Amino acid sequence: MATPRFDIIGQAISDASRTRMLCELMEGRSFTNKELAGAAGITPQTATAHLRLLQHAGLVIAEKRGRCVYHRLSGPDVAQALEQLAAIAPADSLYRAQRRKAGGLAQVRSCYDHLAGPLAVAMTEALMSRGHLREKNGGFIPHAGPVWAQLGVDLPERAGRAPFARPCMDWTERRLHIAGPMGRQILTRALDAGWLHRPLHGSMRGRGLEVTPSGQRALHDILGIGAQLDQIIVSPKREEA
Amino acid sequence: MATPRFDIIGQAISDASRTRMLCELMEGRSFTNKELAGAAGITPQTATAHLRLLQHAGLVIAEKRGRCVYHRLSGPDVAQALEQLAAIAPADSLYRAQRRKAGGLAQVRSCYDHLAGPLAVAMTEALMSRGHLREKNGGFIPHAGPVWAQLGVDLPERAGRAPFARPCMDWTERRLHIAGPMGRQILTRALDAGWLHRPLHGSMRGRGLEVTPSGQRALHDILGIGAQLDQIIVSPKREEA
DNA sequence: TCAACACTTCGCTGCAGACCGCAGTGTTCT
DNA sequence: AGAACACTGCGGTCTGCAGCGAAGTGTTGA
Repeated sequence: MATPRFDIIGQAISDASRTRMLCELMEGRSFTNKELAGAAGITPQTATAHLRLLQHAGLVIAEKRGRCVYHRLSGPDVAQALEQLAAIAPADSLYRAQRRKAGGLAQVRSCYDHLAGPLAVAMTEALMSRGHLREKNGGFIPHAGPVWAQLGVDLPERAGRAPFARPCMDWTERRLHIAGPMGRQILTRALDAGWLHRPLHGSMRGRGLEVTPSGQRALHDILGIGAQLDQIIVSPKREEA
Repeated sequence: MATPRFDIIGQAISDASRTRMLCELMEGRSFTNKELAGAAGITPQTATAHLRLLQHAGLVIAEKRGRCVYHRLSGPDVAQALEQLAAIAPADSLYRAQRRKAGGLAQVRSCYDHLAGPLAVAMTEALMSRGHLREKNGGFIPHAGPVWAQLGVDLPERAGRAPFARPCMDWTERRLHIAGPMGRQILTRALDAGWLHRPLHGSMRGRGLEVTPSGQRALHDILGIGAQLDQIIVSPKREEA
């Protein structure tokens, strides 16, 4: 008694099916019961039970709209805690490399409300190497300049209590990328400007993002990312049954 | 497949007994099998199984010394991730208030390698209100001054990549306190100077810390913490069966 | 009004694992 | 050498729960 109840949340994320659901939800969008059931490879009635559990643990929120029920993560703090957790290497860190090779996780993807994966890391490091961004005491500090407007970022006049550009550890790269309001603004711009889009057509569900030709140009012009992109965009056509 | 294995770590922390063990270990010290079994209210052979599981998940490390086996958290990142997790309010946030009332968790305690609980929060906020410390972009930035030497803190000449004073969310207070190297140095000073000590004599196991009279003087002289201390030190004599 | 659909509830089976008693191994101290 | 001690391994019981099929409720559209 009288201890923090890790176990409630732990129990909620202790199941592989629920983990798969949470991974879908980490994108930040809402999903229906059926979609999540499909993603986890289980029947809707089993998914219902899982989702009720996740809801009771405070990790997800359900919203009824017509005959559909949309589920989403209950907040950014949940996504952040899960990222943090995923960054801990479980005994054999082989699994990380395997996953990347398998291509099961998109190279370019969104993480709750910001961009993640190798592209996000490359962008962050380009910004730092070009002097637009500096890391200090565990926070990112931007230097005013025209890049930010190009990236759709509206710099605040003075730093508030809430971090504007929060460093976020990517658990495949184990390197930092930008989260927080700045991360959200960059993702918004990238989608609005057509630099990235969600491929809803191809493989079953549209996990991950694609860089469009105009996106490649923009990234090259603004951040000088060219060679890295080639490595990132090698589309993993290999689909294991 | 091909998803981050939350479930491995989740499964590791999904049990109430393991949660209790982890809470002990969050102090940052090493504990034997028997001690942890006692803390969790289970027999040593059951504890063995639990600890092997935690070890396999990469959360704890075992070290054999003589006929004893000492277990400890495998690193600060584990402690940080667990804190992050505990800060998520699980549905009914009543449980947090209850726990504080019950006094099951010490008001003054260490969290892995730094000070936590109401005292740590009060110290942090005193430092900020007195202008010694500033929060910016999710990091703490210290202003040079004599306070730091008094607190045993050796300020680095220039900020490195690793944050010197990392903000850490206290999950009982839901307010920030100081972790990272600075937090470690402050705790070290507090113990070395006899401001705090671990009461090994009293209730079964010495969870938590006690503020000594000299510690009260020091906190008053250096940070002006007086009234807050009275609220913090109301020793919870109530021991429920 | 009826069919199609999304989701939930219920009842059931099967498996994982938490827990302990008992016995065994290795270490320390007398 | 022998006793005390810390821990581990094994077998057993019992609870919890993931999973599905079948049936039920509420919503949408023809």
